[in-house]
Amino acid sequence: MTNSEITTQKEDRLAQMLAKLKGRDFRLTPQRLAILTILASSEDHPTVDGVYKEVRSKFPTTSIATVYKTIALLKELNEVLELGFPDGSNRYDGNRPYPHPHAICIKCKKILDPEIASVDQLSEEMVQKTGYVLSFHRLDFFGLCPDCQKKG
Amino acid sequence: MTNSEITTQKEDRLAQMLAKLKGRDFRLTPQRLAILTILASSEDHPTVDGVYKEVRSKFPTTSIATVYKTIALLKELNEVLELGFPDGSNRYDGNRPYPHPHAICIKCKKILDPEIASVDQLSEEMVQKTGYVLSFHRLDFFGLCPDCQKKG
DNA sequence: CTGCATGCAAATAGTTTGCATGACG
DNA sequence: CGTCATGCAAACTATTTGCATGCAG
Repeated sequence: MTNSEITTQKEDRLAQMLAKLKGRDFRLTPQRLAILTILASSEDHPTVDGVYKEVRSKFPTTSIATVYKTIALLKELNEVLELGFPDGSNRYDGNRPYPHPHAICIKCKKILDPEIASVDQLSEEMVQKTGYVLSFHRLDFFGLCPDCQKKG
Repeated sequence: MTNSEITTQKEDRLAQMLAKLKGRDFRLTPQRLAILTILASSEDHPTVDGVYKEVRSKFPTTSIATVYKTIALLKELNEVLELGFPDGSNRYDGNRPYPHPHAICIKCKKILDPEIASVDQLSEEMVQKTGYVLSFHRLDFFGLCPDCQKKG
């Protein structure tokens, strides 16, 4: 994937988010636009606080409540994927808002989004065995990333 | 699996937990034994508060801090599996403390532990693509259980 | 006996809520 | 212009911590 293709993809994500907002008659404030832009383009699965700090650099009066409310809205619209962790260090992916596998470094917290052969067969097996009607899933692998392996 | 086999399995889990404690020279207090027993035998992936309430019925002075500390200890010993959720409604499995798939009902919160063909091949593919050294994973499917499907 | 475990209360962190003010459509 | 969004502070929840006392080994 070239750089310009990545840029295009991010612009597409932002456009899609904006379309969802408009479709439901939600208002587009400068703060919202800033938050959407950050989430649509970030590669690093930011935390709420990370998004907050970044928005603040453009709109210094923004409150963290607005960040929470906007992210909650995007969650409802299925335009952001929430990665919750037991210790409350939740992170967000606005780039790929659909369920997909992650490789998470337990030391530096880096998160990768590798393309993996589908988990659809696993889903199918789950349905067979449980009778559940499935709507989404979570598939995360935890370990040490190459950098942290070197550094001990 | 018969009832007596299930009972045996739970006793085995408790025995294993006790062995791990003894191996590391941790003390066995009545409160700890009660908490271990609850976690080793519960089928329903209890919350901290659920464990707390149950211990209290036997030892009314038990504090919730003790429950937290004991669960933290069992986590370190890999004798309990923690299932964290974004809203902080964390749940614990002392029955099967190793990573395994779950089917989670988004309405009634029931959690099943179906036996599923291994995810080892997926793990292998992750290693190939990311270079991570993996130590554990999380695989959960969310949807409606059969009961909640009927009730609308 | 000696030190780890307990229990209480206070502290902390993340998130949510109420409400007056502001601004998008 | 009416309504929804914002910003602030207070409230809330889950969890952690400090410390005096208790009890397992």
